Formats: sequence, C-alpha cells, structure tokens
Amino acid sequence: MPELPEVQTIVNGLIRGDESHPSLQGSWIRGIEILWMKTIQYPGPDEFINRLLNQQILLIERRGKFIIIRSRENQLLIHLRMSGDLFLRPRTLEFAKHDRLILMLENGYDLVFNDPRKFGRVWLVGDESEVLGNLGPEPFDSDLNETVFYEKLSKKKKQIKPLLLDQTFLAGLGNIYSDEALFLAGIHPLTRADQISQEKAGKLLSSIRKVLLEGIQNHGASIDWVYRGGEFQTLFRVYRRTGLSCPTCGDEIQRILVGQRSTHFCPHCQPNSH
DNA sequence: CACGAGACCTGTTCGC
DNA sequence: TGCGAACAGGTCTCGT
Repeated sequence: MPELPEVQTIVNGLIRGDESHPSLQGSWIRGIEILWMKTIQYPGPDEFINRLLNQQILLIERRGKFIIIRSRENQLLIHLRMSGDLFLRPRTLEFAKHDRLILMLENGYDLVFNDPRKFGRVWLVGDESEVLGNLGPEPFDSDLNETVFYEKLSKKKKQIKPLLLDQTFLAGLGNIYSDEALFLAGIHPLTRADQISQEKAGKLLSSIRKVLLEGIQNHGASIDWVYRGGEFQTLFRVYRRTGLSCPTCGDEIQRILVGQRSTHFCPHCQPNSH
C-alpha cells in the first residue's frame, strides 16, 4: 500500500493527534502484545519487549516508506509493506481482526499495528542505519537537483519504471506514484534510464515531487477495502485507469506488466522511445 | 551482476 | 449463486 504520501499522512496524524486521539509523542509504553510473531523482524521477541517496555516515545519521523519511532536509546522502525496500518486506538478489551502488534500506552491508548496480509515488519535497533543504510535519497532532498538526478539516471541501464521502484535509487516511490510521475513527465515506462535527456530528467524530478506533494495534500490514496481516509485516488491520471481516456489527449490508457507490476500509461503522451 | 519468477499472506473482484 | 482465477499500495530470495 503505502507509499511516501500515505506513510507521511500516518506519521503526521500520530504526531498531531486529533479529536479522536492525543499525540503519540511523549507517551510511555507500559505493555506490549505481539499477535503475529513474524511481524518482529529484529531482535527476538524477548529482547524486543525488554528493550521497548517502559520507554518514552520522543519523536516520530519518516524515511522512505519507513516510520521511525524514537525513544532515548532505540529506534522502532516500521514498514507497512502492502496492507499495514499504524494508528492510535482507545484501549479495548478485545483486539481487532488483523491486529499484529500492540504497544499499550500509559495514557489509555494503544498504538496498533494492523496488517491483513502480514507482510509488514518492524525492527528495534540502536543504530537505524543497520536497516535504513541502503536507502536512496529522499525525493525532496534539496541536494537532489536536475543535474544530480540526470547523472544518477545516466549511470543506469535499467528501465525507468523498475528503477523508480528501487528504494536504493530513490526512497519512497511505489507503484502508484511512479506511474503518475512518468505520465506527468511524458516518459514511457520502458525507457532506459540512461536514454533520458537532462531536460527530461529535470521534468521527471519535478513530476515526482509534484505527485508526491499532491498525494500528501490529499492525505494519500485510499483504494480497495484498505481505506485510510485519503482522497488522492480521485485524482489519479493513469493509475488503475486502464481503458479510460487520458486526461490530456483523450487516448485510451494502457496497462502492461513491467517486472510483474501493473504499469499504466498513455501511449500518445508517453511515446515509446526505442 | 542483471533479470525474472516465486514466495510471503489475506481479501476482494472478475469471469464463466 | 458458486467457484476458481486474477489482482492488490512491497520487498526478499533464488535460479539462470
């Protein structure tokens, strides 16, 4: 599911709090319930509980698609993968379907990791670079400009779509936002990265930033039964719009498979360059 | 090393 | 209505 805008939306909600729950920041962890053991990627369950119990949550951040929850000595890293969700819920007697990990807070709320497909994972580490060390730059990193991005692209022979999904190249894009960005930039998804001109590279970078910002401003995308309150799905230009008309030229949007992932594009606005 | 297929999971939707 | 196939926002591993 969640790509950068959805993860950012979740982080923003946890930091801010709202009418239904307080901020997560400052909360003390007084109980831990692991409901699906594989959720804990590292360390083992006993050490996980020992090191997290009675810790205070100080900061919540995002890096790529990871949520980072900082206490004094440890970082809890959470990756939602396809169907995970993280939210605060007033303490209840019974857990909900698909709850995988619960941190019980002193203020009467539970921090709930719920994940129907069980792909999501969490790590508890003292040095986050053990897990995040191979991530590429953040899309909004000010050091990433047209020239730098062009040079990064020119070193890769890979097709641009799978390259944008590669988290070691750029952190945060997934299937939705890469299709949307390539459409805005007018680049065919199968174009080799090193065939993209500097001008097109600049256009691609600004398109990536534009669609991510749109996603964040609309609180992410909510599709299928995985509804999280976002509205960006109503603004999709190509993603899951196979057979519908291109918002720019009216041609039919096509769907192809690239690296086993559905890929949507407009054959007229994103001409095949090879 | 690069690439593609398969694995990990459950739930919904589609086609016959 | 029923049933199997296809598909889903991600990433890792294995084989060629």
